[in-house]
Amino acid sequence: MTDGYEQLIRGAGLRVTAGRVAVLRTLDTRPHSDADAIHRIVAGELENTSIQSVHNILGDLAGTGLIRRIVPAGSSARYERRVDDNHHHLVCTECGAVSDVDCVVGAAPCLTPADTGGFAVATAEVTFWGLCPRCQAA
Amino acid sequence: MTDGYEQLIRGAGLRVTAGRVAVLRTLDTRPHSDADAIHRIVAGELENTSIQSVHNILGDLAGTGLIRRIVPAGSSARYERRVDDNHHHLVCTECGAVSDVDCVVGAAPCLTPADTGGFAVATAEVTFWGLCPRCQAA
DNA sequence: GATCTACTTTTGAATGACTAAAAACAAGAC
DNA sequence: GTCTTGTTTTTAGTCATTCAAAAGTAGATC
Repeated sequence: MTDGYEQLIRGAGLRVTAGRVAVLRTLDTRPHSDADAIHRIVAGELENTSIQSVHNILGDLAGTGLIRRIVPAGSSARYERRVDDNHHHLVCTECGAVSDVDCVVGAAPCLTPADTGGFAVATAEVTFWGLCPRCQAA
Repeated sequence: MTDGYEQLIRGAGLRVTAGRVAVLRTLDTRPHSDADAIHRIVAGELENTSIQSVHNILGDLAGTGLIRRIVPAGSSARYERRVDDNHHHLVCTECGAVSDVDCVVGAAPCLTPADTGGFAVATAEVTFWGLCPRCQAA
């Protein structure tokens, strides 16, 4: 069974390795995980996988656009498989939990600032800060 | 001459110190500076100021809302004095330069996601990524 | 199916931004 | 001027991430 991951990786011009497949699979079940969390999960099935390798793999996958890297202020880098669908993030100011939000006003209003100050704008990123349900209860 | 900084700091419930005034003044002339850049400038007028003190001061000022801390993915924390005016940022993917943009569509359309997923949203942050004029030329 | 080479992972070490803790110091209330 | 408590200094230490060299392996080629 190829899982589809093989073709995905190969399509990105990368070699298919057990580590890369495991990282992609992990991100499907646990989106917004950081390198350390991914490493713990991957290490469960692939004994000798080092945290450095995970960083390496995440860098490669992000470099080819297979995954997206998000870095909420105050926490370490998170990764996710949802790419190119213009969704944004809710981040808990208390515990750092991350949740997806689909783009607010239809297409992408936020994607075109009035005055770009000469910048050639490529992408826009929206982060909402607040308290997650669990932290509100506490 | 009080510069106005004194009242500002005191009003935030903090003691007025040379370091804090110097940091605020620096951020007025060089918005979006990181701790290291601020330290270099402040150290010019206050010999014995350590980088740790600058981090400390920045933490205190940000904690009381006198300055804002922004952390573009891939670079270290930047600080600015503009606060509470709902403006956003343009960040150069090449050199990391940061520039201000006023909120796009009137008030704050981006501030209210359609589905908050149970989060109690407090603020929204928009970051535009692209090439700054200088890097476009290169 | 065996071989070879460039790409990957491993291993081990280093970096850089930031935080922590204790001691020295100073703002500002009295 | 004195005293108290908030700040800064000094010195360490942490953490996520990056770097470099050696070992290993995917997969193209024979």
